[in-house]
Amino acid sequence: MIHIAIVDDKANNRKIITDKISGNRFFSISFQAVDGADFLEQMAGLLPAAQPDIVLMDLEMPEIDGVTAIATASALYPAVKFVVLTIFDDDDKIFKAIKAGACGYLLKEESGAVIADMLLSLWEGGAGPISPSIAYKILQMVQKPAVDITSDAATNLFMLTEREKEILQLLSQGLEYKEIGQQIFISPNTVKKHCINIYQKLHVNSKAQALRIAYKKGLL
Amino acid sequence: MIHIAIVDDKANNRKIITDKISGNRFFSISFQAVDGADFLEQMAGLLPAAQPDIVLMDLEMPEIDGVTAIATASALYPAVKFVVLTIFDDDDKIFKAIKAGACGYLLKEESGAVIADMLLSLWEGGAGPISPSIAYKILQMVQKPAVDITSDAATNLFMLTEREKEILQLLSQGLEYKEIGQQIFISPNTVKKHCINIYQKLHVNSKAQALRIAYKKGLL
DNA sequence: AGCACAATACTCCATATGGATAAGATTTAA
DNA sequence: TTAAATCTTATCCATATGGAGTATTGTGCT
Repeated sequence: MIHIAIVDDKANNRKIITDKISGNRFFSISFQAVDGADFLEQMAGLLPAAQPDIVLMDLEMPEIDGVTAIATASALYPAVKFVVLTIFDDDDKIFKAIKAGACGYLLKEESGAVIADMLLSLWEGGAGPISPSIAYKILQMVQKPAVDITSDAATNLFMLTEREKEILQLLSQGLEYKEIGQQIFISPNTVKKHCINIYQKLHVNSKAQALRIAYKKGLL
Repeated sequence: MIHIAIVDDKANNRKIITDKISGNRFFSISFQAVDGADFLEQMAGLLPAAQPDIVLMDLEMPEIDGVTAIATASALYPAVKFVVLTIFDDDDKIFKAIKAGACGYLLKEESGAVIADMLLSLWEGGAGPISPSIAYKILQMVQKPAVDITSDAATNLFMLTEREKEILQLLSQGLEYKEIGQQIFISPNTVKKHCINIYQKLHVNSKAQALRIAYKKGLL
């Protein structure tokens, strides 16, 4: 049994997706979320054994968009597969989602049978599920790698301020609050405040988790 | 003034090196160490401002060999340049040292003037100092990248046991002691004990520092 | 002038972490 | 069959960390 989570802000879309895949006896709906923030919170509350196998993620959502949610969650939950399931096939978003850690990119217009087949093959260790029209765009992107990956996926993805990135950099060197404070001439209290702000932006709650995301996503 | 640290287990070698470079007015000897463990301890006791600019490291040493020392220290002190200075030009050791973070590889047979020139150019932002006979070997290695980096530099470098590597893996996911204990069905006390053992083997004293080394050296 | 935001700094508090130390169980090597 | 590692569990203790507040300052934007 493959456990699926669905993240989409529109209730109608969630129902359509649910109907499409619940007809297949190999799938079961693990949980649903209305946006990236909701998804991350629900994941944080789950025991590892209760985590979904595959997450179907829309990109256009309030609060936290799908790309950011995938970037965060793919670092925190390496065993979980993330598949983008959206209406649009925007070049930029495809690229960002793949960089963020998505292993598939499906269009909602695909039939339930096609989606089910692709999810099954993904779970059986096959290739990531990609709609034909998406595959062609990815081919084009690889042929002319013009996009600046560092500024997109890394620098701007988490909206960290310069000071916060500086703190994160020092954190990664294994320094404590007081040591960081001495390095950049601020109070250790302030360092701590920056750290907590960083954690909130990254949707984590510890140094190790923040560093994991930073390393995985190339911030460091 | 460029501050140099010298790490060599034989007092005679240290004297020879000291004589070779102390004749140049641009260099000053920061400190000397008799093996990797001694070096790491002395570094840990230094304020950042007192750290050497360049470390000349022998490879054949008791306690902790040069490759391990470079691997650990290059992760902990990213600003410090490490140059291997040895008698032998063994392929395997060259590869391991470069992977570990050495930015240069000099043979002791080089004259003091040559060594001084190369260290100066390194400090001025130039290329890493490499003896001609070493350069040729590196060229050959790049042409046929056959060596297995994971087993050499990563798996065996730190002598971590299987259990300890497993713990480190879980640590990197941002889990706490109790969470790790639940995952692998041992007491959180035991997890903590493993962590402390890991720290001692890596010559660090915090989660963040251990993870930094693990990430940098490809253990994760 | 008013507003939002970043950076700074502080307090209180519960929990997590690292160090030191001890010790029994198991496995592996000599 | 000792001896050496490894894995396991535990306690005591000092310090570090993370969360939730509050508040001041400066900067840029409207």
